Amino acid sequence: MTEVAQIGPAQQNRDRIARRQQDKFAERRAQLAAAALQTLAEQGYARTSLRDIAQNSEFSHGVLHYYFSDKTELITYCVRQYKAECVTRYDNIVATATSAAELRQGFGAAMAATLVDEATLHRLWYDLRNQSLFDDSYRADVTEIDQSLERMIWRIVSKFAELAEAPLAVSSGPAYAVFDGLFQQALIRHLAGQAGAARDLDENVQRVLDALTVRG
Amino acid sequence: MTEVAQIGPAQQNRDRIARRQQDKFAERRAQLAAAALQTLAEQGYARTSLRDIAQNSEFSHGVLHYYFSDKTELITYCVRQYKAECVTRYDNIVATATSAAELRQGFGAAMAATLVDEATLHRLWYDLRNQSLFDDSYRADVTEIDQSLERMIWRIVSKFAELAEAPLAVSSGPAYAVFDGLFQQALIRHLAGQAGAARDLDENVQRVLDALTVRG
DNA sequence: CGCGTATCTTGACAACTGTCAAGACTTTCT
DNA sequence: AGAAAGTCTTGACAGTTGTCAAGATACGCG
Repeated sequence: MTEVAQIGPAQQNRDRIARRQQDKFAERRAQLAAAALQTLAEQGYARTSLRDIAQNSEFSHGVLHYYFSDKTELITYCVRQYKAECVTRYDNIVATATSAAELRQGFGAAMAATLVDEATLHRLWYDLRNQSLFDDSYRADVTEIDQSLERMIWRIVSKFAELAEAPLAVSSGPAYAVFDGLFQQALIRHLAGQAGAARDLDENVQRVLDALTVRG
Repeated sequence: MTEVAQIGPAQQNRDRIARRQQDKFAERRAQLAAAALQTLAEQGYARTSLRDIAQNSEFSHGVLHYYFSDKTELITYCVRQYKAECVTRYDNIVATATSAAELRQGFGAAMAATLVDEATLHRLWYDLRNQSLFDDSYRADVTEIDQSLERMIWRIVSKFAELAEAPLAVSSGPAYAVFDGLFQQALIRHLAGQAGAARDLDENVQRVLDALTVRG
């Protein structure tokens, strides 16, 4: 049985304050996680300490253990925050495209733009995804993000096949794997300073998307 | 001017011994590097210390600095040793295949076999390749290996197109990226305990190889 | 105001890291 | 056999790491 109807104004007030404090708590967690994400993206998982992260925020290193029980919990929270920023970007391409060619071009351009705009963040993503192959702590969250990325790619690819009225040669899993491979290789070259990496990625993504739809 | 003709038996003897010692030195380096590779493949770059590596060999931790000046030099040497083991495997498939279908099946089977037989070693490879995106020390060696892998894949793919008498939709770089992506995704699933990962990889590799050749 | 709670800093801890030097042991040469 | 060079172990060092506790500071309440 609930006691919602029984609480008085004092209790309500206390709850309101508790909620405000919870919000502030959550807000600071997000703030610290943002500093952590930035530091991790710059230095990589292996070389980032909690003191490094705190130095990239406006707080001292002790505060991290006030908001996160553990280094693992902090990084897990970061990984989740990354997902929130990352996945939602591509869906409007699917929503607005009216032809296969338009969708194909939009997809290529979006991949190339992501490569340039968020190179270090994706470098971190691949770092953490690899880390999860050694350390069980991150595996669940990483897998969840990877699956949501797979679904995102699949929405694009299947929509493209629908617009092109051509069946696909592969299913969701390998489709994601293929474009992820293209992006990762482009990221390596882009970070190595290769000038045309984004342009090449754009072109290659469009070519492979075409190739994955069965013609004839 | 050389003095080859001038050296006497004593000098020759000294040289022979020096060479024998060099060989022993190189042999022990390889032995220690093997222990390092095993340890790194098990624990990952971030969690592997020199003492861990020494404990996986029959020596104490101090000897590592007798054979390697640096942790960086040790790992660089490991990366090179990995390359020697890895790249040469696929070429006999290209050499022996007489039809496109045979080559396609051989390629898929070889990828699947590699996935099962050397899962942890390739997990390490991806770890180190990512590390090179943060740490310049490894970049040159990693890039060299990546390029030699790309050439290896290209020998297979271009030979397939030749046998199938069909032009390819992509060039060397994206071809490697695509199959590398397929392998990496399969590796994640295989290491997560997913039973059919190798079989799926075999099938997907063959499908994508077909899709990359222009039909009609 | 004064009290209690929430937040944050400081300093410390034990463990671990890469590195190195001193010396013991082994092998090789004379 | 004795000397010399090569090989390996041990123990130590300075620095870093995650973690935590004690206390300082800020804040909201009666």
